[in-house]
Amino acid sequence: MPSETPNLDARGRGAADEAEEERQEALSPQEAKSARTRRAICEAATRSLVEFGYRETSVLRVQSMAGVSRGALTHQYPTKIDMMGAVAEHLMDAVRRTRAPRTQARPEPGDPDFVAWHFRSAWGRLFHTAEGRALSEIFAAMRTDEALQERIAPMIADWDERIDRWFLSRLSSPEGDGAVRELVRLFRAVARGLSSEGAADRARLEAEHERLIERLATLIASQLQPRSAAADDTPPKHE
Amino acid sequence: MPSETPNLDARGRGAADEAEEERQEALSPQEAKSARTRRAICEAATRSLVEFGYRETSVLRVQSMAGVSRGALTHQYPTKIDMMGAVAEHLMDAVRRTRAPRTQARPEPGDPDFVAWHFRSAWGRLFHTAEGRALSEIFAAMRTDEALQERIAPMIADWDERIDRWFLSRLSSPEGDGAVRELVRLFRAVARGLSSEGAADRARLEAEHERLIERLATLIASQLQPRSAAADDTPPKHE
DNA sequence: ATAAAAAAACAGAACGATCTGTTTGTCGAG
DNA sequence: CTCGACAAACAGATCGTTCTGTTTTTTTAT
Repeated sequence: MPSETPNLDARGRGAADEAEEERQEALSPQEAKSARTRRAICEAATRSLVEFGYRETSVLRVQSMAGVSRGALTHQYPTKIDMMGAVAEHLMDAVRRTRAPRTQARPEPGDPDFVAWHFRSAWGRLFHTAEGRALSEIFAAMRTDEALQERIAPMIADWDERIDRWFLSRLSSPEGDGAVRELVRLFRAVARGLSSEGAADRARLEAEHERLIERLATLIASQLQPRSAAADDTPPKHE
Repeated sequence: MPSETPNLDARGRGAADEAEEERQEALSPQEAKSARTRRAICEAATRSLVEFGYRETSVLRVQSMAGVSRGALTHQYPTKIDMMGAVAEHLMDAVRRTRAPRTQARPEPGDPDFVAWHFRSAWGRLFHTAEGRALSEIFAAMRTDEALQERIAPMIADWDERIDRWFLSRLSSPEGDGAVRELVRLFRAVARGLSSEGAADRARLEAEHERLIERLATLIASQLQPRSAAADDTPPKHE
């Protein structure tokens, strides 16, 4: 049932539950109620993950933050792993549907900032958000939680592959696609590394992260170029 | 002192406990026993951190892995934070005294590989070791554990500053020392990000990390130069 | 169409395990 | 005799999970 969504917009079953809750077309009262409960749980879990991390995110805490009963939670998600799997799906779905902020318009392929912009943008949309941070938290927890790893490793792999393809569809390297993937992989390592940082002075940390991402973006930009400098007028159909 | 390790042995009290354990000169039997117990605890905690992560490293587990009793542990370290603080000191001390492997000799400042070598070397000695991984684990736990943060934040800051200075004493940038620090900071973010990664195929992951570090090292190398180059004739007044 | 049966959604108590921290007792060295 | 080092039992809380009811919705039989 939790089939990995094959392509960008064609959403597979499982991750689309929360989406349907808005368009109430043809939703039985039971399904609507279930969807509402699941949504409350996933959103509460997201907040808990960001604030307290994976290990301190207990089912009790999620239950209380979501305002649902013990029975409701265990009915929807019998085990904690089940819940976390659903939360991960919820997060990826949420991140996927977020639009880029209008603050910085996408530059043209001729723009010298074209390459760096993509990494700045990915940082802002995929990592420097509550959902992105929660996702990084789950990702990090995989290292020492075998059951969790077994549950969501395929999802993460698919997610990363999707990000890779997003970059690959826009950027290229003289060294070939392997180099692009490696640089994107490096970018992800940085982003997830920064996500796990904590300090007393939060504002200062954020500013520092901004500078570091900028530095990394320009560094990587020196290695990449827009893909097919001739036929790039066709905007790749991402979402 | 041909120090190939981030040097500065001016160590404060507390981190020197384990060192004295070797030179048993002028150590009372009781103190020796205490030192032995503390050492066993710290080493067991290191193993637990690498294998199970910070949150799954309970005092109970450490006690059992170290082969000491509950009383012995609580006598040496009344609280878990106390223990973790001592473990962090122990780890930094252990990393500091590890020598670079003979596999790759340090290149001369004229060598084109001079800059990249430093980052490769730092990865191998500071991060890609059991001690380095354990340290990264504690570092990551700081984000959501306020008490831990209060305890070891100064130590981490000092540790990072020490690493910064190690690089600064050898490398320079036309943009100034701030740029060097930023690149080193970037390197640390990557290293710690990779440390928190887990996968089923561990060997494959290690090889991938090796490639990523190599890629990052060469990337950064394009931005830096040996400290005593023509552009900057500040004498290498290091040690 | 409507009553009975089944299933889903939920509520809440309880369980065994584990966690951190405290307290009391033992014992050998100084 | 005193005290540091250890041993072990214990306390209080929380963890994830299981279990037993209750209400609401859907299905089915007549």
